[in-house]
Amino acid sequence: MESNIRKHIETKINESLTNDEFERFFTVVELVEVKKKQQIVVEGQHSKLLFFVEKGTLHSFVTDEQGKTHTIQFGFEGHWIADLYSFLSDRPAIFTIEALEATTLLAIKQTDFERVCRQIPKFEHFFRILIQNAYVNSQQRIVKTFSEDAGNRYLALIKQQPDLLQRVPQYLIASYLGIKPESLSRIRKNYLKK
Amino acid sequence: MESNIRKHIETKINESLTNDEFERFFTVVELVEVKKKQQIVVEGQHSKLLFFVEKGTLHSFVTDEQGKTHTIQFGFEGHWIADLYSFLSDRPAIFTIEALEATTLLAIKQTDFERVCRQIPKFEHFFRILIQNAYVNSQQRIVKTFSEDAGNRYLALIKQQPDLLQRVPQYLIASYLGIKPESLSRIRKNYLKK
DNA sequence: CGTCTATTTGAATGTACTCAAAAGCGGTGG
DNA sequence: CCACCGCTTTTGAGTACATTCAAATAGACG
Repeated sequence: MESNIRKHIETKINESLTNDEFERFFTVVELVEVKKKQQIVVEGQHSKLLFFVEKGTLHSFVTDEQGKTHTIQFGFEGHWIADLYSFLSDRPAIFTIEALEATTLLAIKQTDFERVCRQIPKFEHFFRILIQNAYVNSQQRIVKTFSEDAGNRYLALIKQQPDLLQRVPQYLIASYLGIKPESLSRIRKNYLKK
Repeated sequence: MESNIRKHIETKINESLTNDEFERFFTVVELVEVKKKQQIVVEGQHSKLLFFVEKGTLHSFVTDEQGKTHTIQFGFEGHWIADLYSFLSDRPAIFTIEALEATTLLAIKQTDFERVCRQIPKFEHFFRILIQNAYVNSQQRIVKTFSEDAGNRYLALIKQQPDLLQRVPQYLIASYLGIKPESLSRIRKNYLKK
């Protein structure tokens, strides 16, 4: 089985891995196959796994006191996904991660990842970039939420990721944008008029 | 001049530093004094400094296309503040950091920080926890923005930080909550009735 | 085909916004 | 010490955007 994870890491850190470096990393990686609707992380339960999406789609979300769910992020091929809070601390996960279709993942245990980071500085570096990007994106999302109305946020989103609508149901996109499915439907209707 | 930065780091990593470890770190730290309204990081300009707030108050914000500013975070005594994006990458800062009053900071250059991290694993660990917490808080803020109305977000904020109103102007709190000053004023008026 | 789920549409409601003006507050200089 | 100025906060009236609740339509899958 051939993975494209090596290229992904090399692209992120902007340098190549030696075969030895990659092998040492790859031996601690485990292949995981999940079906649609299966949950790989469950809010409230500990999760010491970091996932790389080989193929398929997932989403992470929280459920609020009124039982409404809020999408935190989508995970597509070539993305990393985890509850980093639980992964990095020793606390229960703060959100749930669920497959939207049959999905193939590579899973890395936190202890193995720590070891690899210590042994191979490039992985430490890689991990920093991973969190850094996630953090910056998260801050940008807050700013966009405050500075743009839902219509503009939607346009920006499909501009940045035009295939999103083909890949995830519309009501999840609404949830990601922080609005109701009905509102997104109306936004799209108005948008088509122009 | 005595700093409380040592205690802060030890608390975060939940173990003590040896005198040697702390000394090695403290020698690369520089004391910075800024006046009210002075900017220590400017959006669009590179910034390779990480700041620890000894005394005083700052806020970080972005200015959108319509010229409106959006508060990203406040920095009080014992907080760390920086444009981590610019600090960790080699790109211009994505926001501005400005003192709200006369403020005393400790500044660490990125290169020194890297070196200290490499030499003293506890600092690497500390830094990870720092970003991790920032990232998790950022995600939680998104979820709260989507799941709670402005009134509840305000109540949660002053419950968590009751002295906030005494420390920063109300219009900045409004900006942090993602609403207009007029709206926060009305929210507070309604709140007093109950 | 029928069932289940997702999306669209409608009408009424609510929350926050805009624009405008008034009131409050704090600091400075006469 | 008080009057004035600039900035923050409050208040008012009208508006915009998104929500709620309900129902109709469309799509997907067995």
